[in-house]
Amino acid sequence: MANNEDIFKKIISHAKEYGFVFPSSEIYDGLSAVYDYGQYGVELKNNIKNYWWRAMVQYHENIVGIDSAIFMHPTIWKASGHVDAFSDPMIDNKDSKKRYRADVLVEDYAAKIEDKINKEVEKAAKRFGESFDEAQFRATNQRVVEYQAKITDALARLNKNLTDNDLAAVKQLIEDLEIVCPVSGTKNWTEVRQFNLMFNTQMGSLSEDTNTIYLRPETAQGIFVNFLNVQKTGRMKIPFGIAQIGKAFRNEIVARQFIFRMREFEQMEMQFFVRPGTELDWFEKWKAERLAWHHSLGLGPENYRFHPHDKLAHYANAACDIEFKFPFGFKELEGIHSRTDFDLSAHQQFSGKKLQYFDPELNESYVPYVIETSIGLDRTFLAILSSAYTEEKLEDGSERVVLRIPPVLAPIKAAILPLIKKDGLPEKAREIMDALKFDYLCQYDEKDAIGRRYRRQDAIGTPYCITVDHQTLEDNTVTIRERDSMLQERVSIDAVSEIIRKKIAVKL
RNA sequence: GCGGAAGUAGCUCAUUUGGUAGAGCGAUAGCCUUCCAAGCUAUAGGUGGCGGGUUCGAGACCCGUCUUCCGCUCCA
Repeated sequence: MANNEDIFKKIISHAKEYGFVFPSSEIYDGLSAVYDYGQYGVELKNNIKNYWWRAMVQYHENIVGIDSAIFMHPTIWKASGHVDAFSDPMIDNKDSKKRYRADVLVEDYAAKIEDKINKEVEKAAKRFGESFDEAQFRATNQRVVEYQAKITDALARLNKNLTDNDLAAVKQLIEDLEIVCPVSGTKNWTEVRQFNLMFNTQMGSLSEDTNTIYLRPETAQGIFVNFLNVQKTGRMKIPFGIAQIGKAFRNEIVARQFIFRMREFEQMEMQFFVRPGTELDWFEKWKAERLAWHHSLGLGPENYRFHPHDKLAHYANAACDIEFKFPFGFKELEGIHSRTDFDLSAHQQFSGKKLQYFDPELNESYVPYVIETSIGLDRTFLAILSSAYTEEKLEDGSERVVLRIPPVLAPIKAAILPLIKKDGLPEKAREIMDALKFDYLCQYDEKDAIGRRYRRQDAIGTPYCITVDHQTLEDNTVTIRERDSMLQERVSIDAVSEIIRKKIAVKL
């Protein structure tokens, strides 16, 4: 375990040293849980996006993409349930140092009293035998009525306080109910504080005239609110999908593990609209298809597994994660959810617009059901980076660090290297560079010994090194060195472009 | 937010009880070299996280503060 932690640290510092990922605002001491992508990081990231986009949009005739704005009408987040689900009143017990959701404490209190009522009912039922009338007992037994009143009163106050957003009153309620910390047993509570998991900002430059706007915590809603636009203008027929890649923002309470959990992150999502009743079939189909996509990257199938959700989110009737074996263990990489018609129905209700599809086969209209595939771009980046990072001991006893990034995703596809910096070799190498740079991203390097330059390219995951030597000047051939095997092959300059192009092609 | 650890050059680290900051690697320029790190020369790079205190003198001691890392709380 300590070893894995060690490797993870090395990966993080390698990512920084070689221009993949920098801590945000570093010269100002950093900004917690925010990272910037450097010159190679942005290439890798773009390549991942492109690989996903092609697999989803280009290879499926019935999936199209959009790019919706990050700012959206605030009511969207009420409809989606995020305004409620993302703002929790929290309270800490000063003695046990434990943190609780204030509303849950009150609800637990109510549940305890509910237990007492049930015990009273059970006792009475035993006492009265067959003639027991439970409803009458509940309505008339003095103790039960008192208990019930306490519950009703507590929950009513809680509800009112939360609606009014009156946190002081919530604390007062907890004190009035004499709720104690389950761990320390004391009533030594802090103030109730609101934890807003959504970021917000103001739209409208006049301060008295502003609206609170949320930074989206997921990209999906931008797809749902454009469902009709895309379906009608694209003449889409169910089943069909809408894909989107974009930033999302979550005010995580703690954010750790490098780019695995960031406050600002990027998702690659696809919402697939299906006929009600068929959603679980499509759920299974997309699970299989998405897993196949991951496997196609060649990081090793043993590094992936499904993790079915026991506890479903408020919008789902089935959910499953694809987990990847990161250096810190198996963690979620992609989520596949059967979101039912929750979102479209909610938006239909809140907007007053009919969000339905007329199905000519059934000759009826319905709100489509939705299967969502949502993959974390930054997590995919980390999965690739951490599985690519390799420290090797070579036969001659030397060591090298190599990033075995799948060639299709590698930031730099080829390096063009004159063997030595004289005898006209640099000029020849430049010619090749100038021709190849229109095909894919290349790098020219003439500084230092050839071996050192190979290692530099290994460290950033460049799959191919093209070396110009004296023989090149005689017969127009160069050597191509393959990163992982370090083997070289001599080929004609004219053939180089096509050889490498084939090796970096998308294959699914 | 709580507890623990740490902040010295781009990176890894040194600086023996307080005496005006150093190495290796890396970088840059050049030399040498016809194929896999560690050949030669030169150069650049640090207000020692920040602020205050003790002292003739603080990177070292004290206090505060910020940031990062590890653990806990949360994760729709």
